[in-house]
Amino acid sequence: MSKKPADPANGGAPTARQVPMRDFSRSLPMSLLRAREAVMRQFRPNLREHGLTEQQWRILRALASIEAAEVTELARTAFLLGPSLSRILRDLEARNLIERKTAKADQRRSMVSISKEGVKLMASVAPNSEAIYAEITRRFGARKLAELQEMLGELEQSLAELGAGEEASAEE
Amino acid sequence: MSKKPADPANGGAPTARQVPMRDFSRSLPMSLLRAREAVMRQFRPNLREHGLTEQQWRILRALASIEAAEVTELARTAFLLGPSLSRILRDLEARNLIERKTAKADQRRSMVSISKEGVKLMASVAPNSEAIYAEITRRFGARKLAELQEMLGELEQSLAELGAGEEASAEE
DNA sequence: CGCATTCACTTAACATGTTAAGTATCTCCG
DNA sequence: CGGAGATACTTAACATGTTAAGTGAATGCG
Repeated sequence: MSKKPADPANGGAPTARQVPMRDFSRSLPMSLLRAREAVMRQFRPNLREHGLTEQQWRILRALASIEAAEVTELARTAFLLGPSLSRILRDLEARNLIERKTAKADQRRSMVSISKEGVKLMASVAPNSEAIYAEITRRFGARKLAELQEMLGELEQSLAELGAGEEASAEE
Repeated sequence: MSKKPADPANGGAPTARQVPMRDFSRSLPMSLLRAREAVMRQFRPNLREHGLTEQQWRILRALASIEAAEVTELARTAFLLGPSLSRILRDLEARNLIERKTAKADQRRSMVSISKEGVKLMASVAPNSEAIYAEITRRFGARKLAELQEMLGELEQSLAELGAGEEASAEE
């Protein structure tokens, strides 16, 4: 019952375990984070060569497929929070990659659309991006990839109903 | 061949598809991002109540299980980039949650370890965190969860060999 | 109509992600 | 021994994540 568990008699690899928890590296959040990083690592160089970040690219892709959208809708589609989107749209507009105009019926809303320049830029990025995606699919296997996406969707569903946390305790 | 594709004769639901790409919302990066967000949404409130961010919590957990580590090793374990870790360690040290001392053999390295206060804080966060994880496991299914983690690991493996991008073009 | 609410964003403030530089050490070879 | 190169971090700079507050415009109701 010594107070210093760092006793060398313990062995080579030190293992403290001062608080009981499941193995850190095998937690679901970490698995998801590492997997996503492994995937994005493949795409970032290509985007970077065209002066785009991952999020900017998400916005352009979203816009290219829906023609025009309100900011809130775009946030949902590109899976970005309002404040992030607000900043990015400001920058993309300054670079003339998107266009914005307030809706006539409701002055609060603004309709965002991709510009011709934006389309041109996308066209120069998309082929390489598609090629990378194809390579990933080839390596991992198309079948398995589909299965994985299916499971990820189910996971999302399982937790969607659980709401935004709080299970029976905190009420601020 | 009109120059304005926003022709109303197009129909109600606008679908531009100005650049050919696979469906945005079904891309692997998006699936992984959404799944991870769904999971983290469950944990954040609990961490927040204790004044911890997700990354700070990762560091404490990593330290609690390995007793002491160099910064680089810790970065690998907690899956954080050096600069992020550097900042966070500075803050955690100021809050007396961790301790740091330069290694005697190599002045460049510094050994980081969790403090008693850090252990105490972890002990107050861990139970709730474990309960949330258990609930997630229950909802999604322990079997499926294991399968998912297995696939995520395989995906990571598949791409690890692919290195950090570059396939036959850019060489800066 | 008048005004409290709600809505759709935008700003602000702080923390991290990401890449490039900077600093102090340490290694190693000549 | 001495200086070039490698190491282990740390800083810097810019972009996004995250929560809270602010702003202007619609809505609803008495």
